[in-house]
Amino acid sequence: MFYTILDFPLGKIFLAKSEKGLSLASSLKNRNRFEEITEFFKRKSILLELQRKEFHREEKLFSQYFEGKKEDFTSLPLDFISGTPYQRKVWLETRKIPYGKTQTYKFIAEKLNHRGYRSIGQALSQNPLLIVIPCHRVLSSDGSIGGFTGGLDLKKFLLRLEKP
DNA sequence: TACATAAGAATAG
DNA sequence: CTATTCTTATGTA
Repeated sequence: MFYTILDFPLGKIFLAKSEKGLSLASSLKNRNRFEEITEFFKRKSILLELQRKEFHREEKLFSQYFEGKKEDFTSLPLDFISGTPYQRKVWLETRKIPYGKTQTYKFIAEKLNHRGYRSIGQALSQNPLLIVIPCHRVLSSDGSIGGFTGGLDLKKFLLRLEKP
């Protein structure tokens, strides 16, 4: 498993990928976040190796995205290393939301034939792929911003970035 | 409109 | 089983 760290307007972002695809994209909001991530891989007996040149494609995508360009991450290969089947379904469904559009937790819940609105939030809170899985495009049904584990300022920033 | 509460699905411990 | 979660619907003022 390779990893690298990218700079972006609100801080740094941790990327990890295997041979199959991208596994983790997480904001390094605080110092302990890096420790948490390395500890997570350690518990899974996955070795991490700093290897920047493996991330040419991702680096380009992210930098262009943060320049305000309409980037499509749906073609990027992924490799889930965590999450239950239900959570992965939620993530894949969230991933279908196009650039600049928003959906509601309710919509996704009904899409999966469930009434468990909160379980959608619970699943998204476990989202390992920031931006690639656009959890920031999911709002509350009344249009309010909802919550965001990675910090509400980050969610607002991403939404403003996509709204021309 | 603004809170308080209940209901609800799934997960971690 | 209990607590928790990036929710929603209903009741009350």
